[in-house]
Amino acid sequence: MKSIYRLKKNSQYNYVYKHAESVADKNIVMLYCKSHSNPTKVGFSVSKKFGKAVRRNRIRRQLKAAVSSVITQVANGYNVVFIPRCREEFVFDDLRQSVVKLFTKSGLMQ
RNA sequence: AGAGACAGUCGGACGGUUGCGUGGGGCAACUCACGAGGAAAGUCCGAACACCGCAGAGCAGAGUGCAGGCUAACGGCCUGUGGAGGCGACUUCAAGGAAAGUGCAACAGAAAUAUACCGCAGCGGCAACGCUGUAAGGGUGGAAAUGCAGGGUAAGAGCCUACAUACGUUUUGGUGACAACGCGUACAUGUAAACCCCACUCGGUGCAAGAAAUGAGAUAAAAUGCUUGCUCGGCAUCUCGACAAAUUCGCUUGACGCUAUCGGUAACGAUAGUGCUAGACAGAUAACCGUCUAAUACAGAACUCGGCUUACAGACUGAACUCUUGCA
RNA sequence: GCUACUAUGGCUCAGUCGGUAGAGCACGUCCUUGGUAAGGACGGGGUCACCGGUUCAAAUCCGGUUAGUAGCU
Repeated sequence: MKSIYRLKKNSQYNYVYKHAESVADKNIVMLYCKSHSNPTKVGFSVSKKFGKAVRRNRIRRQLKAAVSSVITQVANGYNVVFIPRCREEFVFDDLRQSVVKLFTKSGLMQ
């Protein structure tokens, strides 16, 4: 995923947390809000409940790969934050399906 | 054959599709190279480096504590000494001072740093008991005058002797810790990871340190500031300033790794050759498959090194290592 | 990344310069009342987060581990 799609500043995250609407299923919570950024920007947040750094990194990477496969089909002008829900293990296909599901549910899919 | 002890190594490899970070090439499309660990972890020590209008003195405070060596330095490492453990190979120890002083030692016990309860013996007394001597025996306790044997005695006692133990000391050996032999003494317990004494070390803060460029602005006060406390001394008087946001440097060639030779018991050092091996800033090193295989452990860099501590599936190596059993 | 601190009964806390762990609330039984509350009496409940060390003796002193909290950013 290229760096233009990424959410970078702490303040941007805070803005999303304050003003966002949320969609969720059993795997992921997705927060999104409108912004002026032209390609839609995406951020990830994995909490310390998931375990130590290796495990959190793996979950973040899987999520990142799932999102980057569909990022080109998403409408412009949004900031999005993904938060995975507490699980033992994630299967990549499940993650990908729920990402697609959440995008269509929130109406961001073109 | 079984059971151990010591010192180390590795801790996945290859291929496909789609991607990410840094650097190089290219106008661009694109392409080439490299891309987590032995602990990257804990942040427990030590440095390097940077800043604090030079860090000066004293007190306070903190740390270390057998000897010699190694190291940039260390609370680290090596080799020894002494104690403890093991049949042994070997392991392990915050291992200075209790005769400088102070504190503490509950309960039990007659008595806890000082003592006579029972007992033993002598004297007095009809007796009950009293006075005196005594630490061999009793019970208490973690700790009660050195343990045991013989002599000695009214009963006893290092009071005397042999052996042992502890301390001091002459000589000899060793750089030294210390050891051996001889001589003398028996000086009333433990605790310093209680205060303390002695010797040595320590200014503070940490890359979110800081530097540069751009620079909206604020301030003109006699006191304020100078980065753990207090006192003295010294210095400065123009500076402050990135705030929910932003750039470049610091940033990776280093007390570096590997190989060989030499010196050293070793830690380590010297010389020669050779290699360049992450450098991000919401933070790359991945996602999905296939083959091999025993391949599944613990675990993810954020300024950098040297250690320590903690976690760890499995695989393997070395030195004529040790013990037990069997056979020759 | 850096720096401090905490862990004691079901809950909130004392005890922290060593000597066998307490208070309040809660819980149980009894008294009191026509009954309940309040009040009174008695009682139960703790490997002092975990693992080692120093000491005769550790909640306390020293080292390590695990959770959690706060601050800088």
